[in-house]
Amino acid sequence: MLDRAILRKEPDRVRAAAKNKGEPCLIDEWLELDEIRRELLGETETLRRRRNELSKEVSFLKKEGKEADTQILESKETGRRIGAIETELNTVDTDMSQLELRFPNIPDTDVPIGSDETFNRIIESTGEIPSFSFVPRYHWDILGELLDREASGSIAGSNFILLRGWAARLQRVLINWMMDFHSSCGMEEVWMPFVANRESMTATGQIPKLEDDMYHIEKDDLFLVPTGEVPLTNIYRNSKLPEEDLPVKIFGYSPCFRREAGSYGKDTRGLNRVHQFEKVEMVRMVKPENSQAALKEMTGHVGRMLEELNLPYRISLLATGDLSFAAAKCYDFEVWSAGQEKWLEVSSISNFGEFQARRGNIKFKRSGGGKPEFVHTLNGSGLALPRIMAALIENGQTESGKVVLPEVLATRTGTEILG
RNA sequence: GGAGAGGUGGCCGAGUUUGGCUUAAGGCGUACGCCUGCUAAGCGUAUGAGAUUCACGUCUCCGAGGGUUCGAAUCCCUCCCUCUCCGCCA
Repeated sequence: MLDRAILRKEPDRVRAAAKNKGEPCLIDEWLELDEIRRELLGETETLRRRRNELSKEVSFLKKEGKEADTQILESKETGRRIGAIETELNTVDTDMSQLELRFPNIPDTDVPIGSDETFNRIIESTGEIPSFSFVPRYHWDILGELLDREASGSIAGSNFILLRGWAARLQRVLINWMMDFHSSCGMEEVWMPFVANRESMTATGQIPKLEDDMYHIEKDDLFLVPTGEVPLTNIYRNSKLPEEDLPVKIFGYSPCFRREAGSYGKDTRGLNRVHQFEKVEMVRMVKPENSQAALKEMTGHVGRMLEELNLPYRISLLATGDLSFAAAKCYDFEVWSAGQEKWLEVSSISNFGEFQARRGNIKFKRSGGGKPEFVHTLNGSGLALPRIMAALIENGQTESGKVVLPEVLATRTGTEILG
C-alpha cells in the first residue's frame, strides 16, 4: 500500500509506476473519492462534536434534576444525521481502500524501465560453465524413475513431484544444508504454518492480485502459502518493534504451493515448474535508511551459497515490467543448468520499502522518541529447491548417468557420487 | 468438538454489578530536569495510536463487527483470539 499523501500529492508518480509495471491505475477515481471523503468527514466531525456537547449538557441537567428534553431532542436528530452521513462515508472509504490495494509499489529510481524481462540488466556473472566430453542429458532423463510422475499424478495431479531414493535424499540434505548455512550467519530459525489467512495474504500483497494463483481452503478461508515470505513477514503484522529489535533477520523452510494457471506447456518438464516446491526463505525488517544495504548483504549471502554449491550463476536487476507488484527493487539469481543449457531462476531478493509494512501495519519506534515509523521489509529465497536440484544433477552428471556432488553436500551425504 | 475464564495504552492493571464529572484511574517502563563524588533511590515534568487541518483544534479507537440508547469500555447479538479442564487424534 502506498502512502495516501503520495497518492494525493504525487499522482503522476503513481501513474508512472503502474504504467511501468504494466498494472492498471485508478488514481483519478481515487482522487475523486478522496475529495468526497474529506468533505463528509468534516461534516460528521462537526455533528459529533455537537452531540458530545449535548451529551454533557444532558448529563449535567439530569444531575441538577432539571429537564433536558430540548437537548435530547436535538441530540436524537444529530445522531440520525450522523448515521446517514456515516453510511455514505463508509461506502466511500471502502471503495478507496479497495482501490489502494491495487496500486503497485513504486520502483526505485535505479530500476531499469521496461515492459518485460528482456529489459532486465545482468549485473554480474560468476563461475565456470561446465563442459562435457559427451552430450549432457536433461535432469529428468538422469532421474528416470526416481522422478515418479505416475505416482505423483495419481496422488495429486500433473506437475506435482514425487522423488524417490537418492533424489529424495538429496532434497533433504539440501534443505538441511541451507538451514544450517543461514543459521551460522546469525539469522533466527523459524518453523511456520504452511497455511495463512486472508489478512496475511493481503499484507504481503498476494491478495487481491494473485488470489486465483493460490490454493484455497474454502471451509476455513485459508490459503496454502505460495512462499514462506507470507508467514515470516506476518509474524510482525500489527506490531510495533523497539528500535533495538531491528534488524529482524529470520529464515525458515516451507513448501510453496502455486496453481500457476495457464503455465502448462514448454518449460514445465521435470523440476522446472511445479505446483509444490520446497524453499528456504529469508525475511528482514530494517530501518528505512538501512534497506538498501540489507538488500546488498542478502545478495552477497545468496551468492556465497551458490559458490559453495559450485553452480555458475548470474544476477539480474529486474526491469519494472518484471518486478512483482509489491517490490521496489529486485535481484534475480539464475544458475546455469548444463543439460537444458539454460539459466534457471533460483532466487529472488527484493526490497519492498514500506509497502508491505504499511499493509501489515508493521512499525518501529526509535529509542530517541518520535512517532512510530514503518519498517522496510525485504525477503529472498535461499534457495528454491527444484531448480537447484536440476542444476546440480545436470552439471554434476557423468557419462554413466551418475551425479557428482559438490564438497559441501558430499560431506553431508556421506558420498561423493549419487546413482 | 464440549465446558469454563479472559481480551482495556509499550507493559501491568482499575473501571463493567448500577450506562452520564473516565477527558480510561493507578503503577511499571521510557525521556528530560533537579538532587548527587559516581550509581541507585528520591523529587518534578512529560509520555498511546489513527484521521483531518497551514495551524489552533476537532473527531475516532477499550479484541472485531453489528444492535439498543439522547448518550456505551459498561447492556444485547454475531464472530475471532488466548488460557484452563475434558474429548478426539499423529
